[in-house]
Amino acid sequence: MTTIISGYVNQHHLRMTRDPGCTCEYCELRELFVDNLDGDELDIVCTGKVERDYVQGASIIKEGTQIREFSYLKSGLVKLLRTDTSGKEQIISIAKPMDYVSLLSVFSNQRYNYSVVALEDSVTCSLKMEEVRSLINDNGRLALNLLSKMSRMTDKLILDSLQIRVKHLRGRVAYLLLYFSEDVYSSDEFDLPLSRKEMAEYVGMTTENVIRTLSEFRKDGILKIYGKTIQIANMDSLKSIAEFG
Amino acid sequence: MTTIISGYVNQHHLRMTRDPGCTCEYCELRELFVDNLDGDELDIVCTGKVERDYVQGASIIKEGTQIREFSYLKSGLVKLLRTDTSGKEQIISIAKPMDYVSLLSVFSNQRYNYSVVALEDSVTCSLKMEEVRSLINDNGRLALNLLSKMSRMTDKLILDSLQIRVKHLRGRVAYLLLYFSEDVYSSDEFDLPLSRKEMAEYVGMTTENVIRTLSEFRKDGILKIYGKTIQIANMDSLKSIAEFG
DNA sequence: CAAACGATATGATAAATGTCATAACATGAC
DNA sequence: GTCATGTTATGACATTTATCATATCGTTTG
Repeated sequence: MTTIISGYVNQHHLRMTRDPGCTCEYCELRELFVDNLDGDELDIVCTGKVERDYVQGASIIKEGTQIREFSYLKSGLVKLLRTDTSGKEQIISIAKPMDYVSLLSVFSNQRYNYSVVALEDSVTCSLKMEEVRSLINDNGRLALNLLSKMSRMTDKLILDSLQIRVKHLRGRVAYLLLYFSEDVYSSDEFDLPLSRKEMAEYVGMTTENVIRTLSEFRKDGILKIYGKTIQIANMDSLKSIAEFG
Repeated sequence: MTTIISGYVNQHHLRMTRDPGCTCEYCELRELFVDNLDGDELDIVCTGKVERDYVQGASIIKEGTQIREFSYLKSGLVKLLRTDTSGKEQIISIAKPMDYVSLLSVFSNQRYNYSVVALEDSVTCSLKMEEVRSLINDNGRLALNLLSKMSRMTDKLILDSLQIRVKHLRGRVAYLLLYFSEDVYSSDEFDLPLSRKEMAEYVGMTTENVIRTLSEFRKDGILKIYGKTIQIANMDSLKSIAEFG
C-alpha cells in the first residue's frame, strides 16, 4: 500500500506501524509470534492484531458462533464451557494467560462448540484466522512451535479431565483448589474466581456437595474459608486427598 | 547415498524406493501425507516409514519411553491408558484407524505419558520425528493440514471425556456402547473389544457396576448379550440414556 | 482329566452422592 | 430503608455407587 522510496523510508514506515501501540515486542508470546517471525511477518501481526478488554463476567466467545480469529489471553482468567441438551452448563476447563483461548476447534471447525467467559477482568489479543494460516503456511518454524504449544496445552487438558473423571468428590475439589493454588495464583491463599455453583459445574457434581466438601475440609483443619477467600492450612493433607481421596 | 548419474537413473531410483513395498500412494492418509507432498518429500516418507504388526493384547507404546516416532494406526483398534499412583489402570481413550496414535505428547514431550495396547490385531505406520519435523518445516500445506487434523482429534477427545465426566453410570455405559456401534463398527451388533474390567477402567467406575448395568440394559430389553457379543435391541432407549440418563 | 485361574454374574451392605427443604447472608433494585 | 434475588450453608432422606462375598462359567495349565 505504502510505496517504498528508500531504505530509510522503509525503516521509518516499519517503525510507524509497529509503534506506537504495537507492543508485540514485549508480548508474553514473544517465543511464538515474535521470535519466529521476520520483519514483514511481524508487521502483519502488529498491524493486524486486535486487543480487547473484558470485565469480570463478560462473554468473550459464544458457543455456535463462527470462528474468524485466533485468540489468546494476555491477562486475566477465563472459563471454557458448554451448555448440555438439558440446558445445564458444564465447565470444560479454566484458562490462564499463555493458555490459548482458541485451543479447541480453531483449526478444525467452522464454529465454536464452546463458550468463553471472563472469570476476572481479562485482555485478549486476536489475529484473523487467514493471517495465522498464511503465517503458518510460509513459516515452518512457527508451525512447529505452534504444534508444540497446542500439543502441550491439549495434553494437560486431557490429563486434567481424566484426573477429575476418575476421582471422587473430595479428590475433585482438592484437585481444583490445588490448581488455583499452584498453577494460577502461586500462593496457598487466594480468592476463588469461581462460585460454588461453578466449581460444581467444573467437577461434575452438585453445588450442595461442593459446599459440603469445602465445609468438611474446613472442619478437618485443611482449609480456612472467609467467603471467597481460601487459605490452605494443611497442604500435605490436601495433596494427599487430591491424589488418593 | 546413491550417486545420481542421470535423469533416467534418478527416475529408476525413485521407482525402486517407492515400489515395491511402498504403498503410500494407497494409504488412507493420502489427504495428509501424500497429497500435500512433492515427489522428493513423498520419497522420504516412503523409504523412511516403518510398518509394524501387533496381535491383540500386544503393547505398542509403553508409558515413560522416549518419543522417537510419529505413528498412526493403519488398521485395528487400540486403547490409550495410564497407570495411576496406586497402580490402577485408567483408559484415556480408544483409537480407531485414522485416529492418530501419537495424538498426545508427540510435539511437546520427550516421553510418552501414556501407554498404547492393541485391542484387536493392529498395524501401525511410523515416521521418525525428525523427518516429520523437517517435512512440516518445509511444507506449510502439510503443517496446516496436520494442525487441522490434530485439532479435530483432540477436540473430539476432550468433549468425549467431558461427556463421560458429567454422566452417571448408566449414561457412561450407554455412551461407550454407542461409540462402538456408531463410530467403530457401524452396526447395532458387534463384539465388544473390551472386557467388563476395561470398560470400567474407561468409564471410571467399578467392574461390578458395569456388569450390573449391562444386565439391567438386558433386563430392560435394550440389549441382547451373548458373552462379548452385543446386540442393541432398542437403539432409541440407549441413545436417550446416553444423552440424559 | 483335574486343578487353577480369570472373567462374568449376582446379592448384601456400607459409603458416597443427589434431591428436596429450609435458613442465613450478602447484594443490588427500587 | 425494604424488597427481591442469588449465593452460601446445613439437614433429612432417597438414590446411586463402592465394597465385600460368593458362585458360575470358560479357558488354560499341568
